Amino acid sequence: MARHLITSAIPYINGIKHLGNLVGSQLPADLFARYQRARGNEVLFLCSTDEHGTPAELAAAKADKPVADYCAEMWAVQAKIAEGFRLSFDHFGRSSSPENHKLTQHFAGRLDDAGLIREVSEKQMFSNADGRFLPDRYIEGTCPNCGFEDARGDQCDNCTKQLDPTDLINPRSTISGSTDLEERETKHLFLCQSQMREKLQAWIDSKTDWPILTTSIANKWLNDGDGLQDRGITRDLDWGVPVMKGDDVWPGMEGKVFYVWFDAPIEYIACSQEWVGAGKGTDWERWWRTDKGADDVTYTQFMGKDNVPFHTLSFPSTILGSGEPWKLVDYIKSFNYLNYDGGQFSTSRGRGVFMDQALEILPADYWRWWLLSHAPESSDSEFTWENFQQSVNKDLADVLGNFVSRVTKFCRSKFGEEVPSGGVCGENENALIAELTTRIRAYEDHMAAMEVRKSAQELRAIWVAGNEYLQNAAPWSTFKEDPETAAMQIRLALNLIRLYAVLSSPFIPDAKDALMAAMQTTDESWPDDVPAALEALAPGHAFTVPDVTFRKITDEEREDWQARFAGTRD
RNA sequence: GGCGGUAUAGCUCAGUUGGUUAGAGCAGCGGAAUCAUAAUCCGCGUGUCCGGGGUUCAAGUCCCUGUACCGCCA
Repeated sequence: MARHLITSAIPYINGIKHLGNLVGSQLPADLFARYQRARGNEVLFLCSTDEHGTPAELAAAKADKPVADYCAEMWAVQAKIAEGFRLSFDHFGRSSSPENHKLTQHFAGRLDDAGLIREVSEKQMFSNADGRFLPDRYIEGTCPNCGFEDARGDQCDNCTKQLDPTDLINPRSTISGSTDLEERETKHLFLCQSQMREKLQAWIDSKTDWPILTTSIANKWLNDGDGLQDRGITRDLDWGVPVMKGDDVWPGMEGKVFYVWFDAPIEYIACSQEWVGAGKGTDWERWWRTDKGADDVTYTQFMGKDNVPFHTLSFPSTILGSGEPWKLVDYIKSFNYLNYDGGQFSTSRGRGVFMDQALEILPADYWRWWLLSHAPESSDSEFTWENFQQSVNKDLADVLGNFVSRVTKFCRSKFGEEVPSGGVCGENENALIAELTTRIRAYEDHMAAMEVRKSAQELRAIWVAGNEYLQNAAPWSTFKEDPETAAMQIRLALNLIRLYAVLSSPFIPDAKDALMAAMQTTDESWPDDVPAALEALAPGHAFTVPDVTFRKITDEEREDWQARFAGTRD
């Protein structure tokens, strides 16, 4: 039995994520986790919220709540929505957990011992009114280049010139609006990634089977300009992991916290400790420590392309630099962006469909199927309501749902609500079994390779094969002359329903439950042997005719949603 | 500005290391069937593979260049 450690990029805490975020990491990770479990492999699937940093502080301030309370509330909201989408995390943790604090401080100490941390003194803008240092993008002022009045401290949105906050004319804090800013000296810790460059390059070069998107982004950072740069891993903030060297104070770093991107990936590990702490597991080290049983673990990470540099370079620097036998990632599956109706999904502008809204209008399976079958793997892809309606109606309602309906209802009317007996298989049946065997093996290969779209395509073809078979076998005609043969045909078709439920479960888990319940079986065994799998429901086995498995999306609904989600969210 | 990605049928997308007449699903058209959520099945695709150059016996596939869209710039 293979062992799979699977993590999804951890979503930021300050709000509800949109469908683009979902399809870029959590959803495909869930697909893979569910598939590996269905194959009988041991899986630990982890995700958390990413809670530290300025945006969380600001969101909390806007909500007029202490940041810790705000994060706790938002964690609960995100956890509930994740459940709504049937994301099957073994644990949904929090980067603000005590476990992550301790582990982050531990890694920092190890990196310092290894000579991979250096102190850098730099000047940064301090806002007297806000009583804090301001990150570049929280300072605005007039662009010295084009005169644009709302240029950000890092770049002018008007002329696109890159700026330093000190360049701005009449700089002001975007938090308070105050212009009472001054430059102050502050000390920060930098992770010496540049020292790790060759090691990282060799590691990336060895990953010849990774998506091009992943390796090309990594190589860009490794080789662009002067090569991989050292990176500040501390900030002058209150909300975060206090800078400590292991369990000891770090002289000169009092009152500072680690940068969110330093502690966030470490949460992958800490999450497994939280998992144990929550009583869901007993041993996290056998997943993470190659000296303690994790040497046979396959570790796969899922993320959007914006997260790739941190997972290919920063986090591996932390892991490798620690000098300890931590499990390093084996495969990084990265995704492009999903666009929304001709533009981008945007959290900050509230554009697109957000996870909570999606669940308000349709069950999770609809979204799961469309998003996964259109996952932006090779390039950015596009969500339109017309496409969504057409795909979902055709694939789920017409091809799969109607198959279930026609088979169960026909059986009920001719043989009653139990699997009929009699008849022997012939040419049609053998051809179907041959086709299914070929297709199921292809489906397995695509799923194992995390080829999401191709998997969906193959699964759909498997559903279509059932309709083709029915059309060829035509039990409604056979029944008139030869009820025995019709019984055999319909027995096979009823077994196809169970087979489809099992095969489809990674994509549409609720439908799987509904179909298994209708077939009155709990046999979810994978069809390693297709002929045997098609005899799982024996003659005499009782079943019920399920309610409509997937209702269709009407034109009125589509138009309604199109209008409702055309603007931006408050 | 720098860097990266993308550009293939009306739509959403496949096209492996360059190799015969460029494919799938949807939509559209025609037919069959009537068990079913008017659901299914079969048949039908000449599309300057973004433009222009080049390498090659051979390029959607490699190189150069132009254009458009998108993203990133910690």
